[in-house]
Amino acid sequence: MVGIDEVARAAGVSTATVSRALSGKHNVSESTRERVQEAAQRLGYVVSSSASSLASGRTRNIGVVIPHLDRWFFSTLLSGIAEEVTRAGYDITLYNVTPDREHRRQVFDTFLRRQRVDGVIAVALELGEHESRALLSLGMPVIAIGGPNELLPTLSIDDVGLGRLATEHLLAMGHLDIGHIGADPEFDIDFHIPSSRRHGFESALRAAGIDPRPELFEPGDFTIEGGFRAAKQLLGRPGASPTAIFAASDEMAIGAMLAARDLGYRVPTDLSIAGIDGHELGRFFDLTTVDQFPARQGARAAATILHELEQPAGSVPDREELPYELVVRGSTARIGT
Amino acid sequence: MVGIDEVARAAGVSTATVSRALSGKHNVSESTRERVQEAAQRLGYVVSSSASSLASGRTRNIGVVIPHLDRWFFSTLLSGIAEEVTRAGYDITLYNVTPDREHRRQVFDTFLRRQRVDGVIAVALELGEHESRALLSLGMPVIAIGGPNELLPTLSIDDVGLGRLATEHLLAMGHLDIGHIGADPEFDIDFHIPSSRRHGFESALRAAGIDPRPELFEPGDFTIEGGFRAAKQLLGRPGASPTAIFAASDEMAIGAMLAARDLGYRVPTDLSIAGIDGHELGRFFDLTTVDQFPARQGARAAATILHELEQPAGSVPDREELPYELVVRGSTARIGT
DNA sequence: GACTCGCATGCAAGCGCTTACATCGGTGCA
DNA sequence: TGCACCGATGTAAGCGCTTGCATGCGAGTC
Repeated sequence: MVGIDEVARAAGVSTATVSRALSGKHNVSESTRERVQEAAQRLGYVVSSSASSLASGRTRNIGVVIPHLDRWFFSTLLSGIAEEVTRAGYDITLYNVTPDREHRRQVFDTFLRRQRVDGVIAVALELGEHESRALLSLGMPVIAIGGPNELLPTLSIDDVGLGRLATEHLLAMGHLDIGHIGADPEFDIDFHIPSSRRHGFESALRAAGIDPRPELFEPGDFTIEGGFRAAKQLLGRPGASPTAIFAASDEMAIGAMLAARDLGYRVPTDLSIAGIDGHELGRFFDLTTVDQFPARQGARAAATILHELEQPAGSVPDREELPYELVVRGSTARIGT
Repeated sequence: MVGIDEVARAAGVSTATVSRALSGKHNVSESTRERVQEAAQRLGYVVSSSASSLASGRTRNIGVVIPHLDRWFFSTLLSGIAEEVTRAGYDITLYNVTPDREHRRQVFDTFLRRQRVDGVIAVALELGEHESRALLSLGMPVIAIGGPNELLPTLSIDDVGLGRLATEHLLAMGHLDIGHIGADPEFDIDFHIPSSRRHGFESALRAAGIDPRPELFEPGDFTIEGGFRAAKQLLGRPGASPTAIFAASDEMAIGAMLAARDLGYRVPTDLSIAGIDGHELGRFFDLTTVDQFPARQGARAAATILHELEQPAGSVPDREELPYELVVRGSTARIGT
């Protein structure tokens, strides 16, 4: 493995100059820089990240703490982070926290403290106070996606607003009997996301002068299968007979569409269905949804961290709200159409 | 940030002993080890990875080169890698290669050479000779998932066998007119996976004395939507009339199921459908498939690399075949049932 | 022409660990 | 009792860079 002094010798300068030339410092003459770059290129020299990190204290590496890699929302978000981070020439190291308490503690108390990263993005994790403080005490830029978190800078989305918007859309289409598929109580996704969405749903109903009916609620587990089961339950329940269903995620909404079809409902003629997420399958199923742009959430978090790293002056804004958008497709229609 | 000498002082030993005690070397007395661990714990000491790496030459970090993060197969595989790697106390750094040639070159020629990782797993990438050699020249354990690759140790699956197995299942159910949804020519997944599966399909047919009929083939893009479109095409084509369809991926198979339903076919009564992958949605759609266990593929690759790192004696086996398994569910049935 | 200033460059001291080698007791054995 | 040996520990030399400070040199100033 060729080292910096070999390059220095080849270029006829000192290692200090090589270092400066290669890392784009401004106090190197153009001709020297070219000579050094040429030599480095020719010798196939690449700076050793550990040596560089040790000496400079910077790793050019971002840590991403994430609870799932194989679920659409998370992998899409991660993809957004990766693109942004890579563009800036940083690497990503992944901290996949599992439900295992002990392992999770290790991640926060040990792994993240090994000084392997310059900043941390915590994705959709309910962080305990100990964990939040652990992140804070890292002494580096940190951002959480999907708060709220009192202690950390947070990029969060207004889940109440999300639920309200979807519901208002259905109300605007004339629906009065709207079913809701929300969270299984035991469902462990954090942040009360499901209950916030449900609040949005109920507040929209109330604002329209409608009292939420308990028999029009059914919990699901945020998968297609869960939505399918919940919809069957909801639609089969005597006295429920909704004309529309709002599911707290697109996957559940798709499950609901399939269930409705199964039961002989035509969507949207007999039953309108709306979801939340902007799932890639939504287009195919022609699903009305509230898109929350997960890839952009990731990109935005990454950009914020990177900006903070390059310009330590401007600190991470404490609380930022993420945009969302109603996407009306063919799964919802005016009642009686 | 507390350093090793602080711990040494607190425990009343030298830094060398702290280092040995904390990294589990065997030549430290039990009592000393305990004292050191206690001191480290109390002071919140965590070894700096850059200093440790620089001194020891080991990073406890595995690089994963992967073309997509947001597709089911890849994220599932990554998840398998992550679990295994994390268990061993290693970190993962992600190299998300994009179609951009220049960026891709950078990954192989620069990023991977920064000595940030101890080993590399290259996932489902068609590696050019230059790239393979670049990996080889890293001087560390490397493994490719999804070969074949002449130059690198490879974990690969017999795609021909996969296609053959699915087809033989349909043949065993009495089907003679079997449609196939394979690759869009422009589809860029590497390795000729689709054409291998098609070969398997055709060779199974021939072995059964059936000549493949070109009108029973239709390309798709490996998404649900693509499978949907392809199936509509296939089923609507005059003179085709298959009694079964074998799709080269589960997502396409699911699309085909939905298309079939749309067209009034009952699955499996009128039309049997089989896929490949073991996609999580397969269970819900009751899809017969050939499971290729992507999470296990990842875990296996990770285990191989880790083993190689811990026991440099046994080198990575050059070529390993991955297991697969027919999973018969309700989307296929005997013809005429 | 002497002096200041600024820029390009070199020198060398670390960054915070790991580990080869030296040291030091203690044990077992003759 | 003396010697060889072994395990536990300390000493100190790096690992391969970055960067503060010193140096030298040419240009600008009066």
